[in-house]
Amino acid sequence: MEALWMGSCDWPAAITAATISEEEDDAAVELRRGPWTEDEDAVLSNYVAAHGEGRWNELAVAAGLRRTGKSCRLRWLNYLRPGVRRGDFAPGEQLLILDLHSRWGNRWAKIAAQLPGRTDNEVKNYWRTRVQKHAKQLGCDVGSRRFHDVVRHHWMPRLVERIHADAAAAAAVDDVVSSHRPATTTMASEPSIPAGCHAASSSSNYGSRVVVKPCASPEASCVTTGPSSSSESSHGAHQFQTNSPTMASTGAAAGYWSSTEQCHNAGIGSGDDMFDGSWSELLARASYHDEADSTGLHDFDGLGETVDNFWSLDDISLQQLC
DNA sequence: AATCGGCCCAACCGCGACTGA
DNA sequence: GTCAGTCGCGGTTGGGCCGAT
Repeated sequence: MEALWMGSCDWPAAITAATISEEEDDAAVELRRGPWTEDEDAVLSNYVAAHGEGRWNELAVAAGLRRTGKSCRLRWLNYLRPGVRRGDFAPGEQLLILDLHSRWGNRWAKIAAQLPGRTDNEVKNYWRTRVQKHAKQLGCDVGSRRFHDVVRHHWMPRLVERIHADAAAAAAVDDVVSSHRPATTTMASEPSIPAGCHAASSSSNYGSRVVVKPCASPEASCVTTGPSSSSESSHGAHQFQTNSPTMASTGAAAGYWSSTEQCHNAGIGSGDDMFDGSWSELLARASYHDEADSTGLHDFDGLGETVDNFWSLDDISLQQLC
């Protein structure tokens, strides 16, 4: 990021020459705090567009914003930056968050890096408001074994189920559409999908353009989808990007399954993972009927919550499975 | 209609890491 | 090696929104 900024640096001499500490900045002008106005957003956006990111303290002064550099950086990264996606997390994104948090803990920036367009702040807020809420409803801690079991045996399978259902519905719609489309057009519009990404291939039937690109973090190789080459699958991670928000998340999850399976087959990435079962196993559980009963996790008596109450999330339909 | 309480999210704060002088 | 400046991350909070009473 810094390198990018340095490349397009065009600061006024007076600003670049000066060393502006945060303390001096505070003393020089009364800094604004609280919500950003549209005017401030426009000033910041225009300035970053013209001069690039980085050197936030200097940027704040040079742009005439009465904000700290920190505030400018936060506003840009979490709100104004192109590509930032907002709104509810799709099932695929939720699935990724649940699993990545089990691997990495509260490494929000690292987790967010695997979710294109999402910020660490959004992921963090999702965890605190949604996930922790359910732990609270169960009367247990998010770090407890019980909650881990609930996530693993109930929540995640339901998310997988939901993703499958969405993909199937979309494929059905596409079948109708494609039946009215010349064959040559169909072939020309098919995106290139790695051989291992079977689920992503079905997702491509949405008609959205799905692009697979190398992921920067090798550590994420078991989280994002890998290429068909087994030699690359354990080192060169990939992630889906798409021009459709819905597809971005669904595609990410779809790739996730196949790659995790690949990683599992290679014996990688299951060491300290609480979801230490294979994803093929988890996928199998997604279509179970009696699995929950066998775990005993339906027995929430005494918690003041019925099963239906707990799984009343729109995207987790217990009725659908039991 | 008014009030209350919980939820959610944007923004702030504190701290550690990094970098350059 | 030290120190100041800056950045980035994770934790926390203030306030708006909305449903319940």
